[in-house]
Amino acid sequence: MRRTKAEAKETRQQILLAAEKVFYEKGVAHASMEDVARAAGVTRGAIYWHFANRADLVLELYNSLPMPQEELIARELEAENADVFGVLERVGREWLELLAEDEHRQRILSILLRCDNTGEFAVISERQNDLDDEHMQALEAAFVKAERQGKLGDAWTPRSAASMLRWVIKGLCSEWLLFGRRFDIASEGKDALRRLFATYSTPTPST
Amino acid sequence: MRRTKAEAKETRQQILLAAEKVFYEKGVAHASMEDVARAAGVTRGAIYWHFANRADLVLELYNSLPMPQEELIARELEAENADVFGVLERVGREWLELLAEDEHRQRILSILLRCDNTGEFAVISERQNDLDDEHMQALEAAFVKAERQGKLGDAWTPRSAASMLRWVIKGLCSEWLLFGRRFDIASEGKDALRRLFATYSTPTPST
DNA sequence: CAACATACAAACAGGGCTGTATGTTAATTC
DNA sequence: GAATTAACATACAGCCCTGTTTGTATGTTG
Repeated sequence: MRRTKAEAKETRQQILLAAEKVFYEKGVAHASMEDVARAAGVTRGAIYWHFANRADLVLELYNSLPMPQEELIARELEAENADVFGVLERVGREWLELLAEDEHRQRILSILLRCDNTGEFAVISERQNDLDDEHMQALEAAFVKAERQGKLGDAWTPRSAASMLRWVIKGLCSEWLLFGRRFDIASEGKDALRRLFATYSTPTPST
Repeated sequence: MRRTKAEAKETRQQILLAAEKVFYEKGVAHASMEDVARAAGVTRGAIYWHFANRADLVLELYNSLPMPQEELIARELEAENADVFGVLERVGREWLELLAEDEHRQRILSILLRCDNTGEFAVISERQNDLDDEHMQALEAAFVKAERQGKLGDAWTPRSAASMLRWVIKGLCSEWLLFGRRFDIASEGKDALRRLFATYSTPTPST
């Protein structure tokens, strides 16, 4: 039964797709590996060949998501007089549009949002937190640059501005994903980002 | 071995305390009822007498949290020319201070944030979502009032303002709880709320 | 002070599910 | 083209844990 390398990659992909489907429908904790195997048209043997265990499978599910080109964005922000707010707002909008278009991303992020984060799954949360930390540092650096350019309202610090931006995006995504996607996240998000970035640049709050 | 009613209530409380401790340390999914029983100094029999199952135990843990007096707040907002922003900002601040002071609340909310939300635990999420919905409606109503008073900047809608407020508070709490409580949530929260409410009242974004 | 209900402890039943070890076949490799 | 090994299927070992049932002693009630 030995398959060719290409075929093996394909069954691996089938397993990932099946895991996405099954975990999304039944939840990571309540779906057995057998469930996933059946959905993928293989046996548990195949799964354990390609993945170490359930946590690893979920992690690879997460890793299967193509991430936005962060270096490209970083380079855009490097220019001395870059339009920081403009770039950040566009990047945020693009992220939301990416999520809105990609059902795999929606399902996988839903799975991650709903699943347990303790014990063997801690590695997954840690990975997410690491990425989060990186994003946060990059964001903060960007707002520092905006501050030096005199564009950041004096009510804000780079850190507070970065935090709020992330809270808004996270809140938007969580609400949308966990609540049955009952609104247009792309357009609502666009509005929210517009409002938020408008407040960043207001020179002094009129209070 | 029949205990008096008061004693029974006390063992119930002991079980809740033990569950809080054990679930917080090992995670809801990875702690057995036996673990909780041992920590409480009883047998599983006692737990199953007081609670239907694990999900019910977690739910009661959640219900054991005293919630802020919502009616009192609502009444405060009813006054024709109530200072909506002032009240909301204070309420938000008070909520964060309550969380900062109450370790039980911290642990229980951490447990809820980290635990699985599917299957038998869906009832818990639903309960949280129901409360969330109520809060959202109340918040939106409050911002509607502010809008009628002409106090809401014209970049905002009541809904968008309410959403952002909730995202900020949720983001703040999640980050603090899931990340080892590494900052002063009361003071950081106070600042964040101040900045946020300042932006609500800016008449027109200077863009 | 019966009679009944309560508050548990202790014993019971049983059940998928995980990880591994082994088997098998067909690609590769040399 | 023989040997090796990749890519699985199948079989195995093992287990902790959940929910329920039974037992029982003690409050509680009339």
